[in-house]
Amino acid sequence: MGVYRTHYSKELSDKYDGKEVTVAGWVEDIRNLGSIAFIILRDRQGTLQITTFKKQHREIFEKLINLNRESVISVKGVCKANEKVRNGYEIIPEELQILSESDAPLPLGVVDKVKAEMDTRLDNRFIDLRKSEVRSIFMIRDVLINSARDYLRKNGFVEVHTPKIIASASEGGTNLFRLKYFEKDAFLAQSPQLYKQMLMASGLDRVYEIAWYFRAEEHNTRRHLNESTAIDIEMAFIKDEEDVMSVLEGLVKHICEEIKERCKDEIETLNVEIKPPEIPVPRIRYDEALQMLEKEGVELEWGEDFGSEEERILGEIMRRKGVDFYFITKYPIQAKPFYTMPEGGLSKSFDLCCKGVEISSGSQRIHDYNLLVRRIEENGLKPDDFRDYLKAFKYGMPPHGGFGLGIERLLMQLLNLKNVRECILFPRDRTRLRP
RNA sequence: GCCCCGGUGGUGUAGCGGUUAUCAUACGGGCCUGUCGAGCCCGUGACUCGGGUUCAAAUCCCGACCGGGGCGCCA
Repeated sequence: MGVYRTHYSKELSDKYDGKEVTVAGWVEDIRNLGSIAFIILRDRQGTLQITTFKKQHREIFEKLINLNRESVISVKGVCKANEKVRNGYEIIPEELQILSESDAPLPLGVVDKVKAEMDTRLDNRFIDLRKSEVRSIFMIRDVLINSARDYLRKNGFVEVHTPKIIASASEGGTNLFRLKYFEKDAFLAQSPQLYKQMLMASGLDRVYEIAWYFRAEEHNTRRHLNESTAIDIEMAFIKDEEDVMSVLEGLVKHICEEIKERCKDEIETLNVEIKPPEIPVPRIRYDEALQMLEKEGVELEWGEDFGSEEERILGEIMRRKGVDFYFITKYPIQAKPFYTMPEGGLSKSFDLCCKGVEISSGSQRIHDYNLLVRRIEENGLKPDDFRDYLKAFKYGMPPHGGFGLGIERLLMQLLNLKNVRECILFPRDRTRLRP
């Protein structure tokens, strides 16, 4: 037998009727009726049926019906069109190679009639991923990331990679994972914020980074991970945060369009609708958002950031207007990090929300050295801790801004998934460190 | 950091002081030439751990371990 596979399941068509093909994959199910048996074989694209008769090929028949489910095999045989088969074709096997025998029972059923819990699924993620609805999420994730790259490159952004092992607690706010760096203490980066800003003093003008970030927060919710990925951008010579927002909305629109176009099967498998946002996506000023919430009976003191409940209600209000994506802009300066450009008591900032969940936040940044030092102090932080960062503001720093977009959050909201852990292959959360 | 909730066969569950510990699915065996959630018959298989209360604990109490979710914070 020369090759293990000449065709994937979905490639079978009438032109192969009566022809010899070789297929390979996992044995999803064996239905043995005594003298005839049906083997459902699964590959990356779907499933196909192998039909074998005891009288015709006794040896192959016996081998096939005695396999454990999820064994890996390669079968050479004749493809036959047959309308009794679900996808229209069956393979009559003439040669069988058992490439890997599976143990039984499975720790997690691939097509069992009982649903497994997330914990069991994650403990056996490699099996979980054999399910088409699970695999679809990661096929879409691939398109999401690559379409983001397309879009950003076409718009003059340069891909960069900044350190994930850093010397000091960068932004304040979240807790960082501490680690030993030879004789020094170090931390895992919570975001590329300070580095991508420093790069604005380099003349690269537009940079983006797709990378991992680490947050040592002890939360245990369906929206949080301790290790997650993000698309970050930073751009110089902007007139205000609107320039950044238009990149973000264009990016999200492009991502949605690409997914819609290139992931039709996966979208169908997941039974979701991908609606690319209309540009410009609505801008809701923080003050307006407060009023909208007040009408719904939610009282919030001016200056407070929205909690998850408020975000959810705003999402509900927008959904009634048929809007999935919307910006919340002009937050009070105290609700935003120190590098955010102030504007009166407000800030040149924005959050992008999707269906009631914040998926991205950004702003115009402060590029004036003295103002930046003052804002660091006002936030109770020590300018000396930021000396490497601050230095970049002393020798020619153009006006700039950017955003961070959480990949898992975006994917979760696009696909209406209930748990962010669905969107990452091997999640790290409050309690999970393996596999 | 705070607050709720839960741990029963491989998987998912019922039971909530005295049961032969329920059911499904999976697994093993048998029958079956058109299955596609195949069907039918038979079988194997479980109370997280430690202490306590009680004549009696899966069941009540305490602790540990493991897990789920919410808040805060954020992506």
